[in-house]
Amino acid sequence: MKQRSLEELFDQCINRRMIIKNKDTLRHSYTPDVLPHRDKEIEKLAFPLISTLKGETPSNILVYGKTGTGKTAVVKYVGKALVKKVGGKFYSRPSIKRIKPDFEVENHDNTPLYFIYINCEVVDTQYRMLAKLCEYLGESVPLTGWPTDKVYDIFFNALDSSKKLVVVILDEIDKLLKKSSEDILYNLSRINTDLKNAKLSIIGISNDLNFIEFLDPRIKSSLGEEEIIFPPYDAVQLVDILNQRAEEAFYPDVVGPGVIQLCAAFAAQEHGDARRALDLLRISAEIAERENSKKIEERHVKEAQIKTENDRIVEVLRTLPTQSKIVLYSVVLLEKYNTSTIITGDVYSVYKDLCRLSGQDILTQRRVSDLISELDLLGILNAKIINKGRYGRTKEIRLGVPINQIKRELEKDYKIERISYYVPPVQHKLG
DNA sequence: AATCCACAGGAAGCCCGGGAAC
DNA sequence: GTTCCCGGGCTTCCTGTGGATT
Repeated sequence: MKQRSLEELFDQCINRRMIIKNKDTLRHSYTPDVLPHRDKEIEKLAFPLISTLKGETPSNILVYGKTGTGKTAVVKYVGKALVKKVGGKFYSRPSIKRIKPDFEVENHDNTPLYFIYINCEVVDTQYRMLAKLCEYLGESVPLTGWPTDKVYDIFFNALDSSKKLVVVILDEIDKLLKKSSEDILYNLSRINTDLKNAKLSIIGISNDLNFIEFLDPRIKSSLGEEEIIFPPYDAVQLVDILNQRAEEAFYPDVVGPGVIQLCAAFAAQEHGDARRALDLLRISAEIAERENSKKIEERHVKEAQIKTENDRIVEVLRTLPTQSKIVLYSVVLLEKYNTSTIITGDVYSVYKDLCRLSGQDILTQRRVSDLISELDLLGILNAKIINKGRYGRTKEIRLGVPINQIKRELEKDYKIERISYYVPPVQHKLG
């Protein structure tokens, strides 16, 4: 019995018409050989770097743009291209054991070029940053313990030991500012004045357009010598990008009509996020493959769109703090048992009851009001400020997601499940 | 015109946990 | 280890709001 069904399964797998040839090319970590609609940005980025190689003092570059506009891809692309051209090393994947470059090219008689890619979300303090840079330059520094200035000295000496140009790419540089002081940026940005042989250039990548406003003016001027802004892709440009990736990722003739356009349209609605578009295409393909379809069709894309949106909601609901869950559950119960519109005061009184029943602390109305605003921001609630004249000013609250989905997810939490019998008292409608 | 409801939402400060610095 | 500092969650106190009501 078992044997046979397994055999059938194998047969199915082998005979199944495959759609995806190479899934990696649909992942956002993948850097393609061609970056459509980014010629201008590539040029702007490459120009200052090339002039540095000719001996001019390097200028630092700041790159802005929303998620999925190709910032990281373009920077890496230019870096790799330059290293290939003039020789040097390109580091982007720090392995724990031993750091080795993604690739290196023997340099000719030029100044050797080092690209070091660091994601500031992971490397988020001055010490870690310096330690990481030391590692890349071949010096070993313990993860903790040494004074920061000693690590800085080691880094400085390793850097200045020979003639070279080091380009440090700081991705998500805005995270650095939030988590630690901006000292590291200050030190790095003025290091060139002390260097005898080597030169250092910083490329900062930021999602936050206001990032620079919060900087110390001295850092601001040196870091933002060149600024490149990446505009979001429009739907037409997204189509080009998807077409190019689809060609590498899929077998021929498996993409149905309108599929690419639909993926692009969905993603364009969300500020032209190419990453989102690629995710949609990949998930559509997976859905199509799973149901043994020969082609990816528009309905697969629609299904993928719903699926990703649902996954997001489920994840958000699951990870909500208990207090927010109780607030949200209060709204759910009011929606279920109450016919009139729901306002903050109603929610708060139900919330207090639920807290008492479940033994949770009761927060102030002020705080609950903030929690409601947060839920609004997440799109789970819709809260609109309304004026009811004599009867005050408040928020009119509605659910932003089907009630049953919220109820089901919340009740998976036993703290909510055990108070789910509660029925809010009937409201006396005024007017 | 003045009043007043039922909150919104800003400001300041407390408490606490965790990580950096010493 | 201890101390220091920071940020997040939270409270307290407060001022502001716009139209129905007086």
